[in-house]
Amino acid sequence: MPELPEVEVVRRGLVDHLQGRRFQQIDVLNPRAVRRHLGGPAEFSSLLVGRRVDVVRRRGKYLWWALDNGDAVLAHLGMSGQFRIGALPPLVIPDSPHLRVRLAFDDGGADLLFIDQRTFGGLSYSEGGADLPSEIAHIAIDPLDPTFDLDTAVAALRAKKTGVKRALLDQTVVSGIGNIYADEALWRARLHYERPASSLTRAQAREVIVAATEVMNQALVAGGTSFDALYVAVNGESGYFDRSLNAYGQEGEPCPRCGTPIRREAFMNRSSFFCPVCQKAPRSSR
DNA sequence: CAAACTACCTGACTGC
DNA sequence: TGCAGTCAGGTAGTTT
Repeated sequence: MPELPEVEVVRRGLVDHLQGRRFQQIDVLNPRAVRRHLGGPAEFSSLLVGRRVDVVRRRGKYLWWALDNGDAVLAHLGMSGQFRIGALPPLVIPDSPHLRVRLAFDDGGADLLFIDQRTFGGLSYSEGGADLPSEIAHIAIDPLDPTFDLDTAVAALRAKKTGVKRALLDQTVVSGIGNIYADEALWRARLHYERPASSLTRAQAREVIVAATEVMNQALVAGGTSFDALYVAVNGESGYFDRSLNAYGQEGEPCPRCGTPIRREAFMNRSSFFCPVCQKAPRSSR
């Protein structure tokens, strides 16, 4: 599932393949892919034709393409969204059954394809959004942003009246963290997912955010985490960070620190993986 | 106002 | 073999 490192891998691919190019034709094959654009698919397409992409930016799991008129295209991969570079003619690759949007350019080069099996992702047009789309103004600065401030994030985390994992997944506290890196950060910081965020010492809150930052940086170096074909870079390649996971997806495997089998518990309609010895549950949850 | 809950989606997999 | 049920899970919108 694309979290911050995976989205950053995609962003870098788009920097190479999208920046400086001008749209000639946009085909929305499934209107759900642009459902967040209130004007509808036809308007979305017409707004893009003739526009040039100046720069590809990211905050948390959101991407946006700053256009030459000060507007932007805002994109989210959801759970299964992919941007792929189409084959150059005369090569022909079979269309994915999940192809949602095809973007063609005036330079005759390869198309950009938005492919999304579960259709939770999508594109929209953001007026005046080149610097930061107003639609994502509520999303916190992510730990890979040069302006990220650790003390601000620590204060925001400790101010939440909920469990530490819920708070880590809250994109208005720290952005970019999803279920995989939340579990990995909690394992590294030896914290149980139900530990109240407000009960963390400043040092503990700092430790778990630093752990999240480190694990996401390491995943980025590895090209991201891929369990299946649902997450791939723009060239179709998979990342290999899944080999480095200590907790997530490791139910029954020995904790790399103490050897106790990793446990899985239901949490927020998904799963939490943790070491029951290294990450003791708080009294309140027992 | 903040926290919690739910809808949105498809395909792989499990159990009967 | 088939079919119902489960799971994966990020975000916006709704409810508490």
